[in-house]
Amino acid sequence: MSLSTDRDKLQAADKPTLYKQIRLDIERRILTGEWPPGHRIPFEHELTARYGCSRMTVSKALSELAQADLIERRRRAGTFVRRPKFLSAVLTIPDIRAEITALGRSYFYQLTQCSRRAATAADRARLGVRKSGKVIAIACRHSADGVPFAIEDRLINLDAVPEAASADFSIEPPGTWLLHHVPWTEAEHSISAIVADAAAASALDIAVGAPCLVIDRHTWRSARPLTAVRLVYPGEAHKLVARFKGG
Amino acid sequence: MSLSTDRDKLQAADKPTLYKQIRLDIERRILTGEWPPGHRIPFEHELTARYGCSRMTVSKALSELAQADLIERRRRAGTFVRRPKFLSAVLTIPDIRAEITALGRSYFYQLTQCSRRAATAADRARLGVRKSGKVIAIACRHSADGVPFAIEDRLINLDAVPEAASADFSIEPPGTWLLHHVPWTEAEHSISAIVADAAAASALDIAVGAPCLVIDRHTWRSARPLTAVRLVYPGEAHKLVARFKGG
DNA sequence: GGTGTCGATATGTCTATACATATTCCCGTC
DNA sequence: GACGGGAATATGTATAGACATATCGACACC
Repeated sequence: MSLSTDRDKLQAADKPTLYKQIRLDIERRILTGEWPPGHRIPFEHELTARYGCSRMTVSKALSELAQADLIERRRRAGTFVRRPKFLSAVLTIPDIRAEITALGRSYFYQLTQCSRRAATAADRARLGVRKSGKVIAIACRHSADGVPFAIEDRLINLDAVPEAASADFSIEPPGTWLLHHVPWTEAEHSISAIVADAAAASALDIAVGAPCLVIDRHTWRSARPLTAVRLVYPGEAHKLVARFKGG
Repeated sequence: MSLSTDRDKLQAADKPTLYKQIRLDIERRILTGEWPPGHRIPFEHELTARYGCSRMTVSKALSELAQADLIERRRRAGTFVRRPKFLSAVLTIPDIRAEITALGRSYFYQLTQCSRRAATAADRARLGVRKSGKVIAIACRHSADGVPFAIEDRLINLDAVPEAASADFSIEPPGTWLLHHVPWTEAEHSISAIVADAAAASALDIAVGAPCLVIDRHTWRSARPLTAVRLVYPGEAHKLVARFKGG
């Protein structure tokens, strides 16, 4: 009996490696709806027969699909196409200095306020720490080509980032310094809209009542709060872009 | 000679599988700065000796780290720690109906306008299509517990999504229908802040001049435009949350 | 009927080996 | 010294086989 498998067809199609072709083949069937959500994908031993390869090879393809959340693998039960995933996107928020200079615009940084103090009750609540400790409170402004770009209001948890005590934030923006010196493991962004009050309007050189985009970011390392920052951007001038690419 | 490896140490520490422990161990060294960006990670054959396992096992750990963009692997040269990645987060924007009902609030949907037409020049520009074709234009409003939650203004490219012609958008919100029926591969979100004009204020039951958060989303399948939507939320009432967790 | 145990089964991990492929390095030639 | 070609080497892919682990289902027992 001739053992004709789909492997020949796939190999003929293109050049890349076998496991990648298997991955793409299954991906295609899912994206076109041929295998709808909930559908049970053939067992690994069936796929080895279909593609004429070893179990490790199809397993590698399935592992990557599972990592991408396209399928779900359950022992003893089999492998299933997942319900459509949430609409999600990778929101990239680069360091502001890098963002501005990358656009070829001149960057200007102004430290408005910088103080080191024992954490107040409000500081602890904002950072999410229980014990009392020391913090650095910073307010500053970023400008691009002389035009205010964003204002920043930040707290740094000195107990978690003691080396921040010796950083000079009058020269280097705290976000830039932190990004280059402090590794982090978790971050949370909360995005909202406000209208400028008198202080924000003055700092951003816009009208009182103009719309502003606000990003509140908290950063942790291994569940330990590192810093909390609020960035206020002129609303219509700035856009956050988030992209998602499947595959 | 006794062949003592780090494997015993790792195995003692916890329970999970060996390759995962190797992955976590390397990840830790990178995150703590012990292995800074640009540092060459020991060769696979050195890691097999260090952890006392086969090359396939360390390779699996390295593959996952490479997929997560923490390291870069180059043939003949070795494996290197990557430059610090951008501050990025996964922004999850679920279906609005699901988002509201998940909070235990009652969902109410109102179709304001729905028309099928040949694409105008403005439609084509907004969708990013060149050829003329048919589109569906929809305006609607989402409410939670009777309070306006967001207004939506959407175009659907009927050439790419012909089955949308037979959907009844007076019952099911278009976002929900699309999410359940149309697979997508790329999406782009642009987030900004505006103040409510008279129309938005009336639709959202807020004051003219109140801040609003705006999300413009474009969705493609294999580079083919599917839909373009603008969502306007009352700005201070709603927050978008984006999280990142390393590992 | 409810419960618990046990076997069957599909995925998960790991090994040892082999060959492919990309890239660097070095050496010999012009 | 510049250039070209081949050896050395580190990663990339694939195989067959083995054992681990989770879980569904069936059967036995209370």
